[in-house]
Amino acid sequence: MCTIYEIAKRCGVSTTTVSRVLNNHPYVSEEKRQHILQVMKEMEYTPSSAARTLRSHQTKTIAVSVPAVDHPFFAQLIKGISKEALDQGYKAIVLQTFYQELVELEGLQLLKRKEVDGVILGALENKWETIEPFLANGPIVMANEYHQTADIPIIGYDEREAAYKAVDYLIQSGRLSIGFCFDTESSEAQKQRKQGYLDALSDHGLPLKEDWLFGEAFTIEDGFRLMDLIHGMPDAPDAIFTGNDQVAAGLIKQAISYGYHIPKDLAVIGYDNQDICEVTAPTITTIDIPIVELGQQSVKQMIQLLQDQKPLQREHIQLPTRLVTREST
Amino acid sequence: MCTIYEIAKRCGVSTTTVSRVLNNHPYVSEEKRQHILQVMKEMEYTPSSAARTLRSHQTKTIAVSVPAVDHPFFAQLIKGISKEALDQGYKAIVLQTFYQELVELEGLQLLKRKEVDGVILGALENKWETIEPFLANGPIVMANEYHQTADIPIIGYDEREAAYKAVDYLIQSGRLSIGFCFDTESSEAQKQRKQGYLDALSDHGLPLKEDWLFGEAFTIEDGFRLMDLIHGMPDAPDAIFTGNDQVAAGLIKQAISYGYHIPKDLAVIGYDNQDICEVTAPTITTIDIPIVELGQQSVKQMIQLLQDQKPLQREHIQLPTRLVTREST
DNA sequence: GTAAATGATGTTATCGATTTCAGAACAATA
DNA sequence: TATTGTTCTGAAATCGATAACATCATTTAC
Repeated sequence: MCTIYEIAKRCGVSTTTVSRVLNNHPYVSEEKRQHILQVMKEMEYTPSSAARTLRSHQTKTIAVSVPAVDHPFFAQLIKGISKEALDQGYKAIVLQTFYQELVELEGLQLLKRKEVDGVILGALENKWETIEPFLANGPIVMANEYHQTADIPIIGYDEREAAYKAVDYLIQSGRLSIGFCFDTESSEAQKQRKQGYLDALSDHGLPLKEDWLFGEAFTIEDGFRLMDLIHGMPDAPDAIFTGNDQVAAGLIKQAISYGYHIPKDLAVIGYDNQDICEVTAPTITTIDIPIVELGQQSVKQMIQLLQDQKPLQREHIQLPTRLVTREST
Repeated sequence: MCTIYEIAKRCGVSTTTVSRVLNNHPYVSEEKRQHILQVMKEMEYTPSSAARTLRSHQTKTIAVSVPAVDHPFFAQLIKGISKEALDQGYKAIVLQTFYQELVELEGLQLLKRKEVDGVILGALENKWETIEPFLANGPIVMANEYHQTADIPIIGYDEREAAYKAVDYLIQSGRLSIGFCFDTESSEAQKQRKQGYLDALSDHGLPLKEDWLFGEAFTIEDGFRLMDLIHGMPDAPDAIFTGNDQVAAGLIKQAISYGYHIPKDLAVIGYDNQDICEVTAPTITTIDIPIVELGQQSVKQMIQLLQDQKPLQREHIQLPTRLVTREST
């Protein structure tokens, strides 16, 4: 409620001296320091962050942009980011793009307005070329997304290898017709993942069938919808590698309602290793991703950039993934 | 990147005039207004929010405090809050308390430091008496929690009635021994919910059994744990009303692994109506809560307070809940 | 014993906007 | 013509902190 002036007046010193105490600068007599500290406590003085920001040009705030906060993957990502940020004395502002390019762009205005020190992109709605100019206003870090040339830290995992592992496993267990679900064509990460799928197929001499590629798969509902589609196909696949566990769960549920036996009639692999994998019947084989750690790493990178511990440059960090086999395969 | 001074200089006017244009004040000649607007666009001028905040004492930012962002309930709450806030030109800062009193208190410092205009509490870790003094620094709104006397807007739903509905339904379908899961004793909302459970029992002349009250139930894992417990009981209940869908899902999964038939051997009702209810086998009967709307309402209340459209006073808004019956009962 | 170094403190400008107040120009009214 | 009112504009103070610089007292060094 009160300002640095009041503390100064009450202590009979200048604001400079109070500021020095506040920032642990030397050259303040121990006697005065103690007195000032005492008065600050009595008055419940808390420095105004707006004033500090105006002088120092830093907000100690990081923005996180994600398509939807209630998608389990992004919820966990935010958990990691917000925890690590807080631990390091930063705050996290959450931006939901709802998968819309314009909203993402709008969020980046925060950088321009100097309301945040940096932005972590948990997804990429716009083309990187559209985002890039914002680098003039502050650092950007990409988490869970990928781009070939962007000169920023990119924290993710080897999508290609993860997908390869999953599809290879399906093939090893005797599946010959394998479908693939993804969310959007435009995402680089998804392209990598698809490449893993394709590589696994071709390494085993299996042909690609365009009909077995299913897009726009994000949620449980999408899983229902896709299963309806698959059920109606004359040459349905006998295994599906999905883009996330929600889709896998929906797929499985709907398949069972159609009388399928999982995994006999249809093997399903998820992605993310969410809690949901363990409560469905059958439980879901999936790829484990260290999501929380992904979020934390992103913040660490961001803070290093903010504190000039290293220059903004291309860097590609890949966290390890793991195939977790359960009953759906 | 550039300041109001540069715009002023380039246009040959004072900063006052530029500021007037910025804030749509009258008494600026159309000619100058257009010119200034033009130059602002050319220079990609964006006003510094720190400077504005310092002068105006408002941050256009709201803090949301929740125990964990990756719990589906809170993820959805944040979705609603963050969406509504953005729509109204506010930003949302996310604070995770991890169920710790101190972290919650730490978060409230944001109010003191004037980093946020107000705080929405999605849960309550501390006693209200501990929180109350912070009202001197800005408005607080409670969402999804309850307190008898707090003089602030409280947005929730009738926990007692919701629980009553669920338990009554179990009794109507012939269950006589009904267990109850809750998260923490300390929560007022949970107390109300428990009251609904008790009322339903006593209205039907059923006795309360202390053994059938299970605490610390938040997650799927907790569901597993509780089922282990129940399985070992000599007089196990034949129905359970859980505090959320995650616990219900865990409970059901574990019960089935023990060979139970659901709902014949054990009926289960969840709470929240999350997506997970539809992918388990059996699907889960639950209480539907308009969570996203809850978040939006909280923001609306908060903004009314911030814009002095009404005074900070006790107000209790209850959104409607609904029993959704599925296969687990 | 004087010069140089160092500790402690205050004065003042500054960050980038908003706002109060004063004043100029011009039109409308008495 | 004198007076009042309206529109437009800018100078300067302000929000609350920080930092460069100046000042003075006290040590230390030679």
